Amino acid sequence: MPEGHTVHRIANLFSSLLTGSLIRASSPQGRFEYGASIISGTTLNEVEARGKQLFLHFDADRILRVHLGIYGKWDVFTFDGQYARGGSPKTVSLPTLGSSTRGRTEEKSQSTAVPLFPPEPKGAVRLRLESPHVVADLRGPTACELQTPEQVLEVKSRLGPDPMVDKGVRAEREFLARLGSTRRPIGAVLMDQSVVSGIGNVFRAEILFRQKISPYQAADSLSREAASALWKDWTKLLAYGVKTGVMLTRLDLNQAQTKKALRSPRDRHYVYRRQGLPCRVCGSLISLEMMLARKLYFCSHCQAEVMT
DNA sequence: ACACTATGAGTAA
DNA sequence: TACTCCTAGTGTC
Repeated sequence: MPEGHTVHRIANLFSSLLTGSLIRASSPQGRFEYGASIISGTTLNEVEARGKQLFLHFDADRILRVHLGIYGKWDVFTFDGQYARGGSPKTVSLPTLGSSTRGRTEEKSQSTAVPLFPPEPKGAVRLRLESPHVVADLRGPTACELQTPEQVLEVKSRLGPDPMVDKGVRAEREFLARLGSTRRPIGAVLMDQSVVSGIGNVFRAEILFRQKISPYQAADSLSREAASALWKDWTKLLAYGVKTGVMLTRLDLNQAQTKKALRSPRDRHYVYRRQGLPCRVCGSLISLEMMLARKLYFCSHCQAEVMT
């Protein structure tokens, strides 16, 4: 699920659950053993999300950079289940033996004396972070590495604005400037993290549909108003995603339909993964083409290219 | 058992 | 443009 909203949610969750704690780190899978040993036993001071990048600041300027890539994932388990409700990402409560079985979400009841918390790592867990009541398992990341503050600055310097971090008109102006300085198609430019941080394949398709912009439109041919609306729409969608954990991008739903869409992925989008199906606005069939080796979904009728 | 897919991005050519 | 890396779920034989 990793587009920008996911990373901010993880950062928020870690901030409330793990910052200020002494962390035990390990690599059950074995591929990050050395790195884990460096941060294990130190305090997590700050968690920072920027676009799809996550930075965990430990003592002594040790910074863990994590990028989930296409299928990386964090699984978070809490001891008391306090965070199991309310849509926290993948949070599960696991009772210990002898406590009530109510609320049990994993593990069948056991008659052995094995504690159910912390849970056994399942599959290829690259990194496990633990405090006494919290376990966070990382699997399949594109990047999981320790960095110096200088290296972190270098990474950040290559990132475009993130509306959750860079508030106000300066960030928008930055975005407008970067759009105006490239003739590449807007569908490619929105995926470029040095132009704007956090947009991925789902948000790219959906934002362009919502704004009625052809993905093939040259970025520098967009009007200032259109570009500004694009930024504001991304800001809005991102904030909603961070709040709910769901990429719900439709504007045409009433309250009951929204509730349904929150549960069923197929109802959440205008164009993403809807190739060959009728456009929800005009009824013509949704197109699927490849752009930069990624699947690009759009409605060629609603999103007609404007010649300039 | 094997093939294919996915919300990403770096590198080589 | 193609290949590479990372994991797990789904679909097909």
